[in-house]
Amino acid sequence: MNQKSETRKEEIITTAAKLFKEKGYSAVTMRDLATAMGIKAASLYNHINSKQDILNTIIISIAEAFTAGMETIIQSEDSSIEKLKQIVALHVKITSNNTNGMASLNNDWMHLEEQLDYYLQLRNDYEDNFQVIIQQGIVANELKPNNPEIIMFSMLSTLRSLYLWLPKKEDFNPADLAMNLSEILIDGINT
Amino acid sequence: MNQKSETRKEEIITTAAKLFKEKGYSAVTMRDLATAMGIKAASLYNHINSKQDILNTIIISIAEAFTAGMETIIQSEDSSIEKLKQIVALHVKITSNNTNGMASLNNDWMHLEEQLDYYLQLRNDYEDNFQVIIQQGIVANELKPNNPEIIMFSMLSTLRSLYLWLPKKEDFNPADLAMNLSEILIDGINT
DNA sequence: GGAGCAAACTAACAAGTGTTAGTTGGATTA
DNA sequence: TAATCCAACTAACACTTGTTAGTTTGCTCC
Repeated sequence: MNQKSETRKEEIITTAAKLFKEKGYSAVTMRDLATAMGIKAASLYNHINSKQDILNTIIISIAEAFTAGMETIIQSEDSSIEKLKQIVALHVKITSNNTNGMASLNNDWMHLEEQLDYYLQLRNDYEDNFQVIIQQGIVANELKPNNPEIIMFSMLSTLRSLYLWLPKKEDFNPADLAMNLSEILIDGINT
Repeated sequence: MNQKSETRKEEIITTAAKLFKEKGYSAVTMRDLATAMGIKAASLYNHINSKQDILNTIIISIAEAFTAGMETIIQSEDSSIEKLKQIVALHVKITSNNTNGMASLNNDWMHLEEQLDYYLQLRNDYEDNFQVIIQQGIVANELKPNNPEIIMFSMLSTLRSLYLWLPKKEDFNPADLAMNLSEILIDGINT
């Protein structure tokens, strides 16, 4: 539990996230992870409790970051469009901080066990809040009266896929990308 | 190779696709698949060659459908915006025909082995064609001069996520959904 | 120099993996 | 009726899985 051990544990989790992104949680073995760390599989257990625990840690910490970010956005007095831009920025920020972890959150959440219900609750709350913002935007005549679910689906799909693109586009800084994306998602692409 | 055997083989592949969607390729065992079919694992091998082969069949057939669809779109004389709408419709159509297979294509393509290179080639060609259409739209002043890669990323992310949403939205018919989506993706959401 | 400890190791485990071989029963065909 | 065949079965295989137990190594601090 001291400083050194925490650091080593974090190294393992970071490495695991990278492998999970490449092949998915189920296809990565503890021996794969150990090899990537330069040690033997059994040695991993000096630092972590189980494979399952690694996944929990990766996913739940990110999910809670999204929840906290959404909380802040919802409580602001900004317009709906402004809030949507803040959501875009939130996704860009969290994703650029932890690209590999985002892959696990997107693709391996169903392999959570004890924490699955908690995760689903966070996700549902997030999507509910997202949709309320869109509905308020429609009521306030900031947004076209399109189906709110389809709007959210479209935006969220793009934002959730960011983890695939950010690593390839290191020439974009997060702020620029967030602005660009907001423009495309909100204003559309046609002239 | 007769009619009955083909049908049974297709049943297995369909069932496999469903399981692969729920837990991912690596987490589904041949015993899981057999149980879902109501038979024993060994019996599966009367119909299929290997687990790997099932994945190949699922993914490659869809990837080729996309390639064929894109070929048709590219050869048309329509405007760029019209072509983009056709791409949206193509995704909606293929996805609604095989929601489960789309999950494998999106999430388990990296577990292809002999066919991995072929798949990647199809995907790259598809994305190249997609981007050319966008660039032509910008040159022709149909589209705002946004970064073509970001535009494609945004559209493609949404379209690739359709497999997650279509099953929940059976009240939308494909044609309506394609129209709605085109509007949001092309015209944006603000007033 | 010896106690304490973090972090690696070897060896082993029970359970689960994809797959093969050979067999059986019931329908179809000659 | 006899021969063929499909599609299921049981049994077994070699290997891989996550994990535990117990041991060793080298560092830090009194």
